[in-house]
Amino acid sequence: MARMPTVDDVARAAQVSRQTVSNVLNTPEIVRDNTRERVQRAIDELGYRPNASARRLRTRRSATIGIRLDPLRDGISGAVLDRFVHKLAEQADARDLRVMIFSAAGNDDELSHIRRLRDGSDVDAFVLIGTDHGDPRIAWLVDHHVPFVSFGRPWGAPADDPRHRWVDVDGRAGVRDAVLRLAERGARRIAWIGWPSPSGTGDERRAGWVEACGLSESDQDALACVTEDGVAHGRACADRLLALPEPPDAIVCASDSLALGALMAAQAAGLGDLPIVGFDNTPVAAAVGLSSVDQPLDDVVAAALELLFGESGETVRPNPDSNEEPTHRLLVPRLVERRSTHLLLDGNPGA
Amino acid sequence: MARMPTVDDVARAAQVSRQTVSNVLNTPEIVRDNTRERVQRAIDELGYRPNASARRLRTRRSATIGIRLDPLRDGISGAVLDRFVHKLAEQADARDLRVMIFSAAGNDDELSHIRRLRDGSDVDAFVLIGTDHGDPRIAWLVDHHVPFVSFGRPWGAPADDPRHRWVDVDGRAGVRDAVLRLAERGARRIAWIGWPSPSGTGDERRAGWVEACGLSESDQDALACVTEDGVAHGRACADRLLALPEPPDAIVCASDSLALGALMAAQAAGLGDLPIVGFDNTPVAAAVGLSSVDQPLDDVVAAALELLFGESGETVRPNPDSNEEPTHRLLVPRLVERRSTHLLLDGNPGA
DNA sequence: TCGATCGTTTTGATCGATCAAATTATTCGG
DNA sequence: CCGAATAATTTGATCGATCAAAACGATCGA
Repeated sequence: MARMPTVDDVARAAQVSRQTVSNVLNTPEIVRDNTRERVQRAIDELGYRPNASARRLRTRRSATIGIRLDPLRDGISGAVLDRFVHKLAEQADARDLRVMIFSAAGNDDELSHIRRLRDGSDVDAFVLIGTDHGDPRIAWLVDHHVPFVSFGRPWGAPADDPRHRWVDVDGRAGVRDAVLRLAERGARRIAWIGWPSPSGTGDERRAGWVEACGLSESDQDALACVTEDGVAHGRACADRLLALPEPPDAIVCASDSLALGALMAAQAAGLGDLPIVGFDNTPVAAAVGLSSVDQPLDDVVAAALELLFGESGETVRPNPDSNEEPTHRLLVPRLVERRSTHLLLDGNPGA
Repeated sequence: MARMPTVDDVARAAQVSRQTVSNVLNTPEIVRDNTRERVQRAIDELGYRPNASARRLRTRRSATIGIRLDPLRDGISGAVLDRFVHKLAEQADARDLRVMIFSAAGNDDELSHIRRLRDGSDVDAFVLIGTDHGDPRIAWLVDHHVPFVSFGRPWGAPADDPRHRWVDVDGRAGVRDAVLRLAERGARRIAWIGWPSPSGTGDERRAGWVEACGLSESDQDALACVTEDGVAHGRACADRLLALPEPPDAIVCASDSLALGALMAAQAAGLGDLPIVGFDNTPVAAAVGLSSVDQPLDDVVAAALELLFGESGETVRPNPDSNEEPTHRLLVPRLVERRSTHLLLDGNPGA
């Protein structure tokens, strides 16, 4: 295969110096029109493309974002992260950024990958997805001045540390709206199926239910079911709830996996019309007609990139250390209603 | 942030020359034990990491694989590709390879990305997923000597062109086995829900059904239903099949999406025990207890990497042009049986 | 003891771009 | 029409590694 043309080749062809070619590429506004056109023509004719490695070596920027792909767990809820990665690839592309993925077994492993990718100047900045209580990664990244943004709040730590840029979705508001909507449609005993505490995301979503369900404390205790994520677990919980002396007339779940399980339990119990709401609006929810709280992933990704790179651009903004510019963003989800909540209207009051 | 140490820093600390440090890293066997240990100690103490960009510039290798993430379609079947990408990240990691993702709107767009990434020496080799009939990408890649491997056969082109390395799963065998299994359990009229022709993958899977279903041509026509992929489409097809004067006593589908739709149709028709088999063994299938043909993605990824990089190593093997070494691999899927095919045993013969 | 041979280490050049500073061309007020 | 200020372009150095070839040192047979 023929050698790729370099700046020098272009320079020779256009009768200018290397630097002028470089300028046409990077700061075209300082090159005279006449010259710029001539150079551009040479570039096109030769099919020149800048060598990314050389540029990176010199500029110490890679215009590349790193993101970890977890070993998939459930596969249904995990789909959110996949969707996130897709969106990230799309929007990064639009900004002329590259996205590099890596997999890691645990947090320590992830950090060692991050270190390797960064020290090798392979990657400029990282996106973390899914933050935990007292997530050790965040402290490490902040301490080591690694530019990053997380999709997920710093649970258990002050949320306004400017050195930690984050984007998140207000799950509490999302669940609250869902509950209110169900109430509006006639539901009185709305149950909750969620994850064990402490779970940042899970506790927050549950809080939305507590806030809006209008149940007494003892009823809350009776109608809240805590379990690991997963369809089977959701089903078991729902079975238990439906067997209560005063069963719920609607169920809100912390995830679509749980909700799908609940849906199956309801159908098995002959309660095919029990309104159920999930969370994440995964493709499965759409497929089976399950209402679900939808996270605005497009906006999440856009916000994440903006926090890292600014309005438009491919250069990472330095790690902020003061609150001059906002360093986090909380977005509002929205309920997507499908058959599972419309049933109340179809002449089949669930209670 | 302090400057990262370079080979020179290490060399100075270990009282050797840069090249010796480089040798310790790349060809340790030619360095004397004594020296190697001393250098290694210096590397550890300084926390030295080779700069990937510099290395790439010099060696003209990036040790990076590129892969396109489609804008997601269905989301259920698309999950296979996501799983593939995960596995790829994991196994690439084990070989010290990096994976870069990009998104593209269409085939042309994908090619222009590939060109950019390759000409910039960002990426050494590409993985294509999902090949179509007369896929234009393949001809282009072969013509331009871009190293690549595809997950998917060259439908409509000779499959043994050594310049096209590919891995695929024998969908025909997978479906055949599923059909035989259903027959073994007593099913006589096994229906097929699949995609419109020509579709490489789809036609192949259907061929498996034709081969094993043991139906007359006219019965085949009656019991085969063709539709786009998607849960709703699957459901519509199944509704039609179940309304036949002689309805099927089992259904095999070209995808889990279709199968999920079929499952819903069966349940709605009070045929909760109708055996249904999907394809791809997605998380959803597992969640709802749907039997499905599972593609051995671990093996697929391993084979893809092996075709590109050899037994072990991070250097792309040159584009082969003769058949000295095998350049493709066809793997066998396996049926994962769940409730939906066991029902025949549970005392509810479907026929 | 000398030169040939082998294994080990070092030196100089290079990959392809950008940075910083120097140089040349142009504009403009007086 | 001149010199200062500004715009446009060029030159030399550099990023951090590896390649290719040269230099070095030890071993060994003649």
